[in-house]
Amino acid sequence: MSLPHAILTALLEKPSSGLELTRRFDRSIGYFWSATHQQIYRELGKLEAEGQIRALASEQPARGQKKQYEVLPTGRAELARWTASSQDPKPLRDTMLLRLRAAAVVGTDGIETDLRRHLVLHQRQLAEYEEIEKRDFPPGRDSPQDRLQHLVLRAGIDLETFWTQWLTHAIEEFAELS
Amino acid sequence: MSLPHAILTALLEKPSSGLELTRRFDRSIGYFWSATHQQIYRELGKLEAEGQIRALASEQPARGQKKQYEVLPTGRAELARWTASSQDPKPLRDTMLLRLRAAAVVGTDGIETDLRRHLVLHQRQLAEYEEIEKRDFPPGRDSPQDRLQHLVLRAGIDLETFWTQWLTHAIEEFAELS
DNA sequence: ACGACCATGTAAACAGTTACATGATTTA
DNA sequence: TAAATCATGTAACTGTTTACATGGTCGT
Repeated sequence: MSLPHAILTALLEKPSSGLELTRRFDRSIGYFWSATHQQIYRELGKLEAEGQIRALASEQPARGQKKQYEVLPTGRAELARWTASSQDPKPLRDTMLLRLRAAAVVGTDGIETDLRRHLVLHQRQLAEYEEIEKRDFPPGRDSPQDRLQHLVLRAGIDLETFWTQWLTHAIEEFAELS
Repeated sequence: MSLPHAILTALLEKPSSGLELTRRFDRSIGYFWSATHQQIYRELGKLEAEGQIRALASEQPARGQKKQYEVLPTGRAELARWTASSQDPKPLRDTMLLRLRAAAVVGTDGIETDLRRHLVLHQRQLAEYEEIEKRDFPPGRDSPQDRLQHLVLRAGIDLETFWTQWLTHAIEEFAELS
């Protein structure tokens, strides 16, 4: 039940059409809650039917026409309720860790290549986050909004840092094993 | 497509019945790939139909009777293939980060309580992992199997360490904001 | 023999992914 | 005017979660 709330947040930050939302999910929001355009259109339809958002006037809803959506008071209230509600952390689900555990039983052939590939991907993501930090959070600016958003970005940076370190360590272990 | 492989791994480590598997998923495997008993029974049925596992003889398959499953050569081969195959890391999906981003727009009321609650849960999980490390990986033992499994446990420990640190930092920020 | 729990399962709802369809606008 | 791509959508499939059902075993 998080996709509608991700969309409400994005629309409150800035009213958008379906495609604009899709683009923004590819960039910022998607860094911790990804969604495809199909999911987004479906959810926009539901949210509109429920009266949480509405299409801005002046646009005819023909196919291939942009529709801009904005959040209604009901939607904002629902988002506030959800944000403040108590929710349990989801247990971790990670395929690479599962594969390593499997490798302990069926052998490590072939997995080292993918560890190296993942390392490169995580290093790339880390570099991207650090670029964003330099660009959007220069020292000095610290409105409450800035600090909250910076906190979220820090989580992304620290997570990618963890993965690069762990993968580096894992690859070293493999070098010693063989 | 990871649940069947998680089950194959668990069954290779030790042939088990559905309920035993469920218990083991609650403990070790579930730390990075959780599953409910419904998922497990359904998947066991599929894997048996595909000839990747079989019920050990000497058990009549009546309702309420334990059925022990073991992995067949086909299943082991499939697991080895999957383990070695190239797979992209799944993008992060984290509700707490999403909620913080929403809080930047609709206000932070109520979320701090849940940050503190999550901190306690992550500290508890971290303590559990460190207990397991002390018990199962004393210094000295280092067969290839041990090293791989220890590597996986290290990932769990480092991830929980990250969360406790990040949450602590987040709570400090909130203290300064208000 | 009754209640608690063990063990296996079914059904339905919900969420996410992949593949495809269709009209509108831009550009060569 | 044809091709590319923009923008919105549908359909089918896969995977996950939640709620419920059913028979067996064990302790009192």
